[in-house]
Amino acid sequence: MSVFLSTFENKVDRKGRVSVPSSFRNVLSQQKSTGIILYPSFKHPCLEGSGDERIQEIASSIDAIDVFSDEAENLQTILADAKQMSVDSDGRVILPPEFISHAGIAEVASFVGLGKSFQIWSPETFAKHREKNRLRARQQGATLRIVPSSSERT
Amino acid sequence: MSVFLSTFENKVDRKGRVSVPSSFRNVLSQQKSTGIILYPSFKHPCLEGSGDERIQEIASSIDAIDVFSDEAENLQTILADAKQMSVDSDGRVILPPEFISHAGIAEVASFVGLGKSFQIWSPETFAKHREKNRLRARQQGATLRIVPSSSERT
DNA sequence: ATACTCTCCATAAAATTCCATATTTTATCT
DNA sequence: AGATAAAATATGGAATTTTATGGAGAGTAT
Repeated sequence: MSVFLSTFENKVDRKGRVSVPSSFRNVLSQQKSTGIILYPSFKHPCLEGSGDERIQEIASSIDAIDVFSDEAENLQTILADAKQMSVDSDGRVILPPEFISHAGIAEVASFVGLGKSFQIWSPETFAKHREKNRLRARQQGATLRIVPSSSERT
Repeated sequence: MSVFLSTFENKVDRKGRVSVPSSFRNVLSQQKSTGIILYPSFKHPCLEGSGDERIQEIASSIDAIDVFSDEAENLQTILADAKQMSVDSDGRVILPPEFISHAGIAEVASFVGLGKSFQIWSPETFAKHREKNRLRARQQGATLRIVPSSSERT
């Protein structure tokens, strides 16, 4: 499996440790570097996470837009706030205190798979966010158009 | 046979296990990866299923649009709710509890072939849905194209 | 030393694999 | 064609493995 998928709730212990879902670890282990990178979302009260490869792409994308634009500077804050985390031998990461407070996480953290990346939320906050999104997705149904890959057609 | 066709009712045991109809397994076994993905339908109280290549397409589709747009979030909702399931050596999948309750499934699950994808329903719920669809099809006549039948069987 | 981080171990829960059997479908023989 | 054998499918339960999670100890830097 090669994409981050589904949602998992794991406990955060006193030391800020939390297990990365095993299916996420599998995705990460298929990449060149198995590290995981986290940064606070500027759009939502949650953390964005991905493997190294994704960060490379983001960096390149930022480079592609006007270097001195506000937009570029906004996006550059992603890189500035990002942290490389290590996954310990038991498959856990440590969430830094400032990340925990940004996401309003207490006892439990929700890992949400988004394909090439994932997010980490407080379960309660995510539940509201999810409801809002599902409602909108239903209303905007037409926007759920799948781009067929070259191998297959709809 | 290369498309999901017809409807099958199979029993769900205490652990949420249910046999995937063998003709569906045949379709899956022709794909590169034989896994299946399931996610709750936006529109109906049922589960959407397909081969796991489809999830790659969705992930790529997201990448093709602005990563922080509403549209991307709509699509990401699918990924966040989707689960990759493996078909065990006896040809069964496990329906996770939250999926079972979304579809209102109890003892029996109906696998409904839709060509490139399929759905899983509670038989009773599906019967009503089917009736409603038939009625509407009769009223709107021309809008319904029937999939050629009887060319293939299990 | 003290606080902090990282590694290692123990255990409970959950997921996965394996085995057994009943039922159905398909093939074979006369 | 009918009967019977063989194969495939569906389904229940048990055994094994993996994962999640709490805590103890070893090493570092302040």
